[in-house]
Amino acid sequence: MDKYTFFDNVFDVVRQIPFGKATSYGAIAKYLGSAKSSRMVGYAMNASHQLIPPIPAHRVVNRNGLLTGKHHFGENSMQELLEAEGFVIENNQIKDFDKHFWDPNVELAL
DNA sequence: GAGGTGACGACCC
DNA sequence: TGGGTCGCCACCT
Repeated sequence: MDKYTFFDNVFDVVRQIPFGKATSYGAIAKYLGSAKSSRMVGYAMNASHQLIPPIPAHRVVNRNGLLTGKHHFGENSMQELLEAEGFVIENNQIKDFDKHFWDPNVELAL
């Protein structure tokens, strides 16, 4: 059996993010039981590009709703993907992020 | 095998 | 209030 690491759990959570919603690295990390492992969540996203199926990493942004990882997607891809889902991006940041915020700690009712 | 790095976040001063 | 540092754990060299 493949041993599921923190890394793998991140992918699992991200795949459950519903359309039109977004969450933060820290929220996922906290859901997984390691709030301080937010760095790992972001790093996991780095590997998401080679995963099948491609996980909606664009729905994962930092605590401020800032598109910190847009450079890893491509300058425009991340923002356009989010806008296509109804998000309003302003200055590389999700406007009213808290309204679109999807908290795995609540939605997945750990 | 060991050390450095990294899409962040929280704490400390 | 703002800047600096630590922590976390998997991946790369």
